[in-house]
Amino acid sequence: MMKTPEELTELFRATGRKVTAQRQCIFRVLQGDESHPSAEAVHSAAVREMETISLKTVYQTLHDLAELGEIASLDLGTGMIRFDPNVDDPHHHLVCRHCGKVRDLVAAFPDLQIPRGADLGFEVGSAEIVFRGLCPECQQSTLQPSL
Amino acid sequence: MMKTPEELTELFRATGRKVTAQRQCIFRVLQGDESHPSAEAVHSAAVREMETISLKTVYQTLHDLAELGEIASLDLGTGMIRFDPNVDDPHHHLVCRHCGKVRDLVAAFPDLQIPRGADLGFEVGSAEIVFRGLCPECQQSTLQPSL
DNA sequence: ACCGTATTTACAACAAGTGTTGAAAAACAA
DNA sequence: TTGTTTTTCAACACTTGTTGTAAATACGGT
Repeated sequence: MMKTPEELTELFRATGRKVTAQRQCIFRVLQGDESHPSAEAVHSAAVREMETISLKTVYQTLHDLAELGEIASLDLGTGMIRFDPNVDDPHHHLVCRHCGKVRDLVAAFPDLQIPRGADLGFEVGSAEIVFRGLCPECQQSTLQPSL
Repeated sequence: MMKTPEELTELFRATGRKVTAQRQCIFRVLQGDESHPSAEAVHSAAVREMETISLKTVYQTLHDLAELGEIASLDLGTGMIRFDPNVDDPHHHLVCRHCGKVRDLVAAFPDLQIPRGADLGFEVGSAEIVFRGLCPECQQSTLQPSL
């Protein structure tokens, strides 16, 4: 899981960043969010506690957090960048091709070595696996042939 | 590889689509392109043969081709959708995190089974692996610390 | 060649995200 | 505390990739 708002506050101060009410609000919103929210979604949640916070501020803070390695920013092909507070244990993602829902898949795939010579000279740093399919809810709703 | 322009022409007619000079131009441009071009890149290449072709037409035709399964559209986190004429043999992708270059990695990863019970109820249809790293050229250019 | 319909085109709208700027707030020093 | 400096906030305009609209044009079956 992610650091607490208090720990993040300290981390921001320790790295020379200012701690503002807006940022702390974002810390709280992110805390325990498993839904891989978009910047827009984080903003909506933040507005509920702090009506005047701007979307730009949310973007800035999310970028700061990503830079510090406290959250991951993911482009999973759903049209917007999603943010994942879970950076502690390595995992991959399940993406619903119908509603765009994202879930963590905490499993290691040790056999992900690129066959010798097939890397075309790339210096490969990371591998992300995206499993696409239908989430339980969308399996329901796509049962009806009337869709 | 991809179907020839002639085969695509037939396929378009067979599926009730009209065959226009613009579309055939796009067919030719796509033919043998391994660079995973963006719509913009396809347009640029098409303009070289046909100055007046519009970007919108390129998008439309690429969508048609994707709908027919003749090309794949990929969102690999490079900021734009990339199109891949290679749909015949299953493969994954190497993405340069510096210049955005994309290369096919034709290799099967048979051990990509999700551990029993870890699928969270998803009905998983496909898995895409994106390997991120530096392409040979960008390894060169990032050697200089002056960058 | 004709005509109905799909297609192309220019143009504008759109969405996600970024640069700019005056105003406000934090940090720092005394 | 007060004043001073520096950073950040938030409204706005802008950029980029992509899509919608509507008029003009081209396809292709007759």
